[in-house]
Amino acid sequence: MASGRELFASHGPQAQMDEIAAHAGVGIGTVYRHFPTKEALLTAMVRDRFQGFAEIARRAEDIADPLEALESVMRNSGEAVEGDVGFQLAMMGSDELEWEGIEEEKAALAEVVTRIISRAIAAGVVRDDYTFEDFGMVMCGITSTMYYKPGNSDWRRHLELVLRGVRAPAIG
Amino acid sequence: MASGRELFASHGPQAQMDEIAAHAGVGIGTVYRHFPTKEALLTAMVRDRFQGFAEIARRAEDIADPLEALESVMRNSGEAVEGDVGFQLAMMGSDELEWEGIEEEKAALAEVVTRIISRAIAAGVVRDDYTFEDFGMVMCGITSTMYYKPGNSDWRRHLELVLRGVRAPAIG
DNA sequence: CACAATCCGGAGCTAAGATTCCGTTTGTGA
DNA sequence: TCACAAACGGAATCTTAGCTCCGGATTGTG
Repeated sequence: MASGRELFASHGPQAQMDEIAAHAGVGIGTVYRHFPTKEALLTAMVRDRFQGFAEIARRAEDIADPLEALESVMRNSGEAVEGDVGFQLAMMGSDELEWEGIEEEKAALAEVVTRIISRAIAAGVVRDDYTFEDFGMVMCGITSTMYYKPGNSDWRRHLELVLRGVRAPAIG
Repeated sequence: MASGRELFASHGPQAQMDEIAAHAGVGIGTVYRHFPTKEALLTAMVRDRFQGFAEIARRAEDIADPLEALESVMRNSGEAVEGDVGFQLAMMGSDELEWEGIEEEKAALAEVVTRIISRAIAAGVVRDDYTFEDFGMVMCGITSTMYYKPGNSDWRRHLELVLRGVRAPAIG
């Protein structure tokens, strides 16, 4: 139910099943007919967001400049994540939830991003030991800024700071 | 009750009152005689951690080299935070909890850290627009690495990445 | 040693929220 | 129009965890 997406976006996993049902304009029972359990629903939501990230990354591949491509992924992911708790949790991979059946989407994302990183390294514009794990870690950190201090946009500055640390020393 | 500290360290706020009581070797009632509510207990715990941070910062002030002093605060805070969910939450300032009566401790920390940052800026070793808010934001991000991917120490690399972004361009 | 006064322990109360279940409604074929 | 099946709604149930409260234990006093 795409309708529940919104609620997940605004309230995250503490959204209650009755709220979700009400928001979707259906009864609780109906929700449970689609998702056997709340966790299943959340997993579906997170899977959805991961596909969103992958889409963002894929679009960035069209950018010619290697550094700009990488920065674009990071910036646009940040934009997408802003104000969407669902995206935030997907990004941080909160262990509060037991994401299962997400591996596939995650792998797809990893593939695209790794390609973009490789290109940037080959062009000598980022430190040559930058990895997808670094990417995830750093994005997790930036996301946490939004998650724990909602409503301000300092995360852009955080990203800027981090990007300076990621670029190749020569660029400094 | 210093004894509850440990539990808070390992389980964070989801620690249950009965567990806490059992761990401290007392009854639930006794716990409630010291802290009227769970939140009060958590607040006390977080206040405690903040004092820990302040202590770390104060020690760093003795370091002569301005850059090393700042990096020391960040690194040592990271070390302290590692493996202590209580510290982690204090650092991230999770809005899951309503920290009140922490302002004082926070202000004390801010004062010391700001002093250290000013010194580093004056020495020209970090970007001249670096602020205490940046410090908090960045540490929050690094902490999230520990919190959401417990058990690995990639956070050190995260810190390294960020530090490179924080240092003055000339140092790059 | 008897008697308060105080402190302690933990069973049980209550609220919140996930999940189940069944009577009702809606849709389809004859 | 009627019989039957599939989908729905939401009240009732179950579970978890914070919190209250009273009987019993402990400590202090004359």
